[in-house]
Amino acid sequence: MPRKKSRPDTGKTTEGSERRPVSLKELAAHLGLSPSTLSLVLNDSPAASSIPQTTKDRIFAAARGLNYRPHFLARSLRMQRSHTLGVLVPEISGGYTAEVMSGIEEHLLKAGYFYIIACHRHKPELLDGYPKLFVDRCVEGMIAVDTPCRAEMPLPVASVSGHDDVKGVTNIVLNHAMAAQLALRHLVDLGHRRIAVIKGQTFSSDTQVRWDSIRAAARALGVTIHPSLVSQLESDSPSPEVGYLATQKLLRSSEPFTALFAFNDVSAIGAIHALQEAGRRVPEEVSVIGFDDVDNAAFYNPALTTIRQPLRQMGRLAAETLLARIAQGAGAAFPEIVTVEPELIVRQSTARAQHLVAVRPRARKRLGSGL
Amino acid sequence: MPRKKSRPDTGKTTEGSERRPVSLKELAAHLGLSPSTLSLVLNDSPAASSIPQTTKDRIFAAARGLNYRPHFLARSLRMQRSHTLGVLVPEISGGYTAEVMSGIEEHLLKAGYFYIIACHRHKPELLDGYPKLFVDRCVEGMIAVDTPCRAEMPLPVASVSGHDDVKGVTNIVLNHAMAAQLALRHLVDLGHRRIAVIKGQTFSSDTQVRWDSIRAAARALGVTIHPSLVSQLESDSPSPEVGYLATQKLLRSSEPFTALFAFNDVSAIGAIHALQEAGRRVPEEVSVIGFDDVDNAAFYNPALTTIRQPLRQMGRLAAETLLARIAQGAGAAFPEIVTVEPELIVRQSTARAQHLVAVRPRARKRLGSGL
DNA sequence: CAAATCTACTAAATCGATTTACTTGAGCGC
DNA sequence: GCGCTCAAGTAAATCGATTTAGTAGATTTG
Repeated sequence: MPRKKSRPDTGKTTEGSERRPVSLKELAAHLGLSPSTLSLVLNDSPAASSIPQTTKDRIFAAARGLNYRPHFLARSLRMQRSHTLGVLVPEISGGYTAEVMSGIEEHLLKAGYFYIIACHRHKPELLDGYPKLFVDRCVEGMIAVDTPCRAEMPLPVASVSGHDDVKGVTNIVLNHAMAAQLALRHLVDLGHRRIAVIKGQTFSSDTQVRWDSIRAAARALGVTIHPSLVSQLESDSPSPEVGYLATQKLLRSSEPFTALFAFNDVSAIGAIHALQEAGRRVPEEVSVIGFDDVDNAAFYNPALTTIRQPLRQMGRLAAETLLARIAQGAGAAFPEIVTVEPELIVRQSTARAQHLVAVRPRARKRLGSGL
Repeated sequence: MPRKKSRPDTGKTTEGSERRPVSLKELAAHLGLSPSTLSLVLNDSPAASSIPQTTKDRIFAAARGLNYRPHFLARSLRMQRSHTLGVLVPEISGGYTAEVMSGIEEHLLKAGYFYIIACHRHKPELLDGYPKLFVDRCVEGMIAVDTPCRAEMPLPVASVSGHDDVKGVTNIVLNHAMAAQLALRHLVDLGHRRIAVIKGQTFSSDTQVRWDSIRAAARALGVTIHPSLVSQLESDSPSPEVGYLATQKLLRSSEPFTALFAFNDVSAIGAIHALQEAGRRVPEEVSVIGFDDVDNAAFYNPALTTIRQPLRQMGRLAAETLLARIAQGAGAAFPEIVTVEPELIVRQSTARAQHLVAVRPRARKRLGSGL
């Protein structure tokens, strides 16, 4: 492509933004000054203190007039700062991730940062490879969303819903103990004692903590969770079908239950499907409680009772702490854990237990026998 | 921060990947060759043809051994290629966008490209500003998703569901005529004649085309759409509530209807809510058909009949055509429109019309009188 | 044997900024 | 009038690559 060295310097074309950008050198030539001077002035460097205001004004005016835009790559190379983060997620679609990303972007772009994104889809080679690609791309930090961080990274990392204890990683986590308590207490208050649980997929980073918290909360409330009332999400799919299948498994067991605590809203929706298909009305016969409070949980039919995770806020916090860490430099101390609080959202998928009498165990006395 | 010029050259640390990356110059020094030679060899340049294979092997071995990674910013600056695209979307959350992005990323990362993302949230200043920021960031092209492109850009643009006729933009669009036909014919085949329509928000780029297509299809089928059976999504929110409100408006009109064609699945869900709340059963009394076929449309209650847009494919096509255009250079011809086909997905939210007799107009004779 | 051709490289310019270390001339004190 | 400081800038190095134009020595060719 032929580049014209000089083009008619009309100062005003019909389209103001049409012409290709002016370089600092060209701008300097235009002004009869050196690039150094312009750089000092335009960046308001202390070394520009001796430049008289009139010259500064000339420079600013010319920069504005010729629409000078500093070349991002050149500047980044020189400053060794890309103003870019890498965000690693399992999958973009499916509510959860998108919500977190939304919080991330809200904060980042305000601060003049962009981010590049990669989905690992739980494939080990991508889980390893993308962080390296990010480093190769000169990102200044990485945010991992619902993604295991095993290897230590040469740059600051924030992990949303990460529970690995790796050096250099700030974990943004929900208060899971509280979440489990809120959910179970809600069910117990409604009279439920035979509570089924759907655990998350093994690859989901919250699965283990959540399950531990549920067991702890159950113990504290004097409820036993029968082993055959525990199911688990198996396949990797953003569809409610996974929860549907897990619930069918529960239904095949002979063990009766009046309430179901699903790993997330999507699987709760699948669960309700399975229950209704099996002729069990929700919430009249079985209460179902979800997790996350995704966008349309409120509009599902029945509207989902759920534990809200402040996903957007978690994304924002990840972005905030990461930028703060970057601004402070590698040496400084930083929080290893940032905790956010869950909220119980009561809607229509949970109701008072019906067959309380038949089921009620001598609750407070048989602690932890089931598990 | 103090920079050490030389660090202990141990050659092997405990962790192979711990040390900071080696530059080409360092690698060259290590080998007793010049950076030029290494560059030619490593990039397999034709100019390296005279370098004997033994030397090449030495170079490759050293690069591998010292874990040489070319500096992204330096290379990009020199080559004037950032291998980065910009993606502009209204909002990240809410199914539609995430699905498209998923298709984009699938293709892009395979091709060695990354993308940065920005959400304009329909704010005019961001709609103007972000494309400029993208250019400042040296992206090689831009993908706009469900976003108006009014201004001509100095780089290739692909627009998913864009309908603006702007120079340099490839529009990836659904065959809307077909989509409207599929939906209306389905309803008409079920015996529906009094069909309500919920139009999209004015800012949504599909709103106008879709509405035009619906009117055309209705005319072709000999159905009139009564003006008071047309409602419109108003506020900017990813929640089904918007459709809920639009439907309430329809219900307040005295005009009866037995079917409702919603602008998208999310609003269809809100619509069903409003209908049920008003005591009208879906699909027994009112059939509802959505649009998009988002992830959990199948699992809604009742499962949504809808028109599927191949969103992921549209994202992939946008990425593909854009990369092809970039590879060809600015001069080459490129497709201005790429069309994809919709698909009717029949589920449980539509059913045969009940009160056919009272309603049937002398269909084929009163063409277009209503609108 | 001189010229031409190869082989195996390298020097230096370039991409577009930033930044440190000068320079040059003027004013000022003594 | 000598040295000093200050004002107003500039030259040159640098970031880490890529790429064009050479170069020095060996080998072939006429």
